[in-house]
Amino acid sequence: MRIREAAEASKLSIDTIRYYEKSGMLPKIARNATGQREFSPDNIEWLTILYWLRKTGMPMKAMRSYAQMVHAGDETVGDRIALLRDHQSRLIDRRAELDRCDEILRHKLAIYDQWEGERQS
Amino acid sequence: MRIREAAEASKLSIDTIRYYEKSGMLPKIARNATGQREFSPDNIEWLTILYWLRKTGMPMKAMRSYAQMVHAGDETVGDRIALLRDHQSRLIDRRAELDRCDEILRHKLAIYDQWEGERQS
DNA sequence: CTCTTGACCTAGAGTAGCTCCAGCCTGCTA
DNA sequence: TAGCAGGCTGGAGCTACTCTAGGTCAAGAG
Repeated sequence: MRIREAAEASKLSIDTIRYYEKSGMLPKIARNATGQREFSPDNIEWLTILYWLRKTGMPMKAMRSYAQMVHAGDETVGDRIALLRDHQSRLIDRRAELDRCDEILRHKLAIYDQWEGERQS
Repeated sequence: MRIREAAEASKLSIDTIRYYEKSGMLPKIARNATGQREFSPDNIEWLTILYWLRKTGMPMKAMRSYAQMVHAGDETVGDRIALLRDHQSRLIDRRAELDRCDEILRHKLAIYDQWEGERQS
């Protein structure tokens, strides 16, 4: 699978995939005879995970550690679990932030709507 | 109220407040005799709103338009409502993303936990 | 009355995480 | 054999901060 398809499958952009490779967040990606990247199904799964971790705010630094742990082998599984659990708890915080913002927006909008109503009456 | 207190009250950092002022996202902030910023309660409210909008992903560009509309006066209220409603719907998307990520993490963790269990038995 | 401390100021450099672009190579199709 | 699509690299540009250097000012200590 070449980079365009990999991008579509993972939802990352082509540029971002190349950037992630440069930044050491991907395992070694195979190249064909003309130097083009060839992505395996495993590669795609990895890209997809990175897509969701970044999208929900995991810093690249953490993703890099995670990548290195996966590379290092089985004895890092405990740490990997810790890292993912940590991110999971971050998700809960983010959700609370969204709720808080929604509350503020509702409040603001209620005021504006009332204002609009008065202007038009 | 000076910048330190304003930062604490709004949860923005001191640097970010100065940066927002430079970038035209704040109304004119008063200065005292020695050139220090003096924040009014209204200023603090505005900073707090900006904090939540940014925290939940509104781009600076949109925040700048919003600031300009507030500055422009009452006839922009309709557009301001539209902008906030738009952001509100973005919040819903973000929540869906968090849920999707949580799902993926649960899946990954289930696999890892099982793996750990096997290694230890 | 000078000295230190601390809060503030500005301009500008540095950072994270992309995103875009120029210039080049390759393979397929007409 | 020319043109076009798709890939490659290195590097510039962008957003939204964050930090640093170098300076001002006010208040309290010695």
